[in-house]
Amino acid sequence: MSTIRIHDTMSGRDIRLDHDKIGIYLCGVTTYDDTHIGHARTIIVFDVLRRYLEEMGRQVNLVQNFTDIDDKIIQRADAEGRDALELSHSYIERYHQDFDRLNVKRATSYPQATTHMQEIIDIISELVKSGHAYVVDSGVYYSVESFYEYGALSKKNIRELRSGIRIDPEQDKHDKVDFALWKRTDTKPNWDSPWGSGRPGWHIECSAMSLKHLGRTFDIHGGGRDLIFPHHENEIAQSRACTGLPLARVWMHVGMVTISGQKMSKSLGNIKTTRSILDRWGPNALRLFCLSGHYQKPIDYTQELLVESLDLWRRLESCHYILEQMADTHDTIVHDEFDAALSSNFNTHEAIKIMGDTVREVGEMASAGSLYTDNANILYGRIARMISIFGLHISRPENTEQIQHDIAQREKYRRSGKYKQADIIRERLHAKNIELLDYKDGTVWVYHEIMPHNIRH
RNA sequence: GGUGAGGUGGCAGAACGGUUAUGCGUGGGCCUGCAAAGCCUAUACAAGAGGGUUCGACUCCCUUCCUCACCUCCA
Repeated sequence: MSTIRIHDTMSGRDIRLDHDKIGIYLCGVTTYDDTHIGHARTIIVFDVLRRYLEEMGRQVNLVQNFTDIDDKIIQRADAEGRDALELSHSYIERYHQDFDRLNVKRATSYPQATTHMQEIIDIISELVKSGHAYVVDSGVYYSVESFYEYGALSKKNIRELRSGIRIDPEQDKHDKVDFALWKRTDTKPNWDSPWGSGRPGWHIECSAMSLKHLGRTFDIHGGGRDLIFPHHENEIAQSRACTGLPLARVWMHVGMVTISGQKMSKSLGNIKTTRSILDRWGPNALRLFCLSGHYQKPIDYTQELLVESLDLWRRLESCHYILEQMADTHDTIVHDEFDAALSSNFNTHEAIKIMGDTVREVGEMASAGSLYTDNANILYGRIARMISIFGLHISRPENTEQIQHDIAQREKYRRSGKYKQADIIRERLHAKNIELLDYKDGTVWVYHEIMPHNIRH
């Protein structure tokens, strides 16, 4: 029960992870723009995985990087007349605003390329020394040919890669499949190095930072599917050439978020930012949306799926408040089926279904009047734990005593047939996002999350 | 062209060698002072096509068609 199996892209098998301490390196974002729902999905998947592992008593070291120096950042900064590092750090700021709103737990650490220059230079030196990298005028390159396992992750072979490559005129690298470790440049931002001033290539920061923060081999290396090649393939080449050890026990890749079946991209203009979705649908519906499909498969972004996710969230809120008011203990309780779903290659789709079954069970009992303290205690404990693992957040009203008082007042009016007055109270509460559920033997109140644009659907 | 994933009922989308997925939608009903919310019930040739293995396949094997992703910007 406490073992979890995760599908490993490298071996194509599900691998058991039963260490007490779990090290995870998650490839985060390049900070040259706001994040979109695709980033959000990957990060939410790992946030829930982390919460689940911690719930099982594992100690999780989640390291998520920010690529804060990159050609795209520089281009963007030039276009806006801003300093590149100022720009990238302002987007890190915005990243945290968005993901705090999304109730994503802060990672254990968020290393950045620009604060790991020494480590990056050290690892490049190591690669040059061992003959896996070479120095030319334009910088330092990794010799793909020198690494016999190149292509193992993405199932590619070097010859085919070579034949597919476009001509890049200004490259003086030996082999067109080679990739940059250090790009020599005199324009800022740049850093000093044994090979002249310049900037690191995209992949090397992750090798340097994962080595520093997680050691030579760690449990899970993750990111979006689109990082398999070249990013993760190159990381493996760099790290293995240095340490001689496997980089990660499990390579875990999250499927893309598509729009009308196609990947989001700037050129198609179909980007949905995390922020805009958050503004419209709130954090909880967005989280449920991102968890609604199996993490390995694509999810198609549609209005309907968001509506479904929001509906489920509304039912969960009601369920939670019904149980909370019926139960007299509020401890969390394990629901075995739920854990079995998550342990089996992190099947959040199945886990949500099981949560939905529990919500229905509560509705059934509430309708039938068969919900008593003892079963409410158990169901409350289960729901509360599921909500917590999914990282959902139940909103709270300001003054519950006032609500109780209003309900009692309304009850008096109802008993004496003064329905108009009773309805006024109900309306007044409704305006404060409080919904009243009338059951045979009493009224339960539910506080609903206020949507930024306050749409129920 | 190469590699990988997949093609399931009106739509979305799982598991599984033999038993109702589930959700949304749609029809009817119950509860209620009325609502809301919820519940009940009904509804779907379900498996891209063609072979094969098997007592039995959506699930395994082969063939074929189609979709998507990646092939140095990518979460």
